[in-house]
Amino acid sequence: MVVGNTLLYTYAKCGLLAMAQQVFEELPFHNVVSWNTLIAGYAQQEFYDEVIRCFESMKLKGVAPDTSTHVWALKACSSMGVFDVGEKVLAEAEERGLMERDLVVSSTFLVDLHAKSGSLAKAQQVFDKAPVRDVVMWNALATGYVNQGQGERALSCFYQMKLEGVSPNALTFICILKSCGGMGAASKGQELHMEIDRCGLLQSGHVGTTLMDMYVECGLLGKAQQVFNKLQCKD
RNA sequence: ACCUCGCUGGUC
Repeated sequence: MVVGNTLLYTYAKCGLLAMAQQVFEELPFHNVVSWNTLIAGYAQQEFYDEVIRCFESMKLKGVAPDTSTHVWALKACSSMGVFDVGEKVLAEAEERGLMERDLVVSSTFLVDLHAKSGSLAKAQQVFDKAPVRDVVMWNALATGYVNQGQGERALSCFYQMKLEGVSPNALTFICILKSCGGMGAASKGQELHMEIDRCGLLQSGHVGTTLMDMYVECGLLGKAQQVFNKLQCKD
């Protein structure tokens, strides 16, 4: 069983899904892990309809999905924009008591889901109910506000999270910089720039390009050029 | 025991 799952994992990880599928079919038994591995493989290649298909068929086979499975399935639903299916998957997760067991992960997921479907009030509601809020959850909420053009609210998230003692990470800066760009808030953007330097995050992820973009949108091309010169990898 | 899963920019 374990050997089979490991082989399955190896193929899925490399994106060799046809091989993974074949190994899967040859396994005498399928447990949650086998299914999750296959599903993760499909999800990473963005074959979301396959994810949903697997999710349904594992249940038919009598294997109970766990939190990972639900998160993958929910992600697939939100990426494809089938929120009605998502609601059902969610209801099942609740029935199984998974939401309570992995509260932070599932709440963040919900915040994100609601934010992406445009209901920020719902996102905010889930957020407010969560007993623990980590940086990822703050990011999910702030990103939601930015994408709806509510840059001011995103900024207040940023200040609020710091008040609560949560340190921003690279993703936080990307999100907040984007809101500054959208609002043309050059001075705020420069404050962020200093903070990024202080945290040594300029080279991390897409922080540098987002920072440049912010300066460009604010009309500060010289500043953008300076950032560009400091970037180690330019693409 | 094996899967560890939630937030990620620019490119018109």
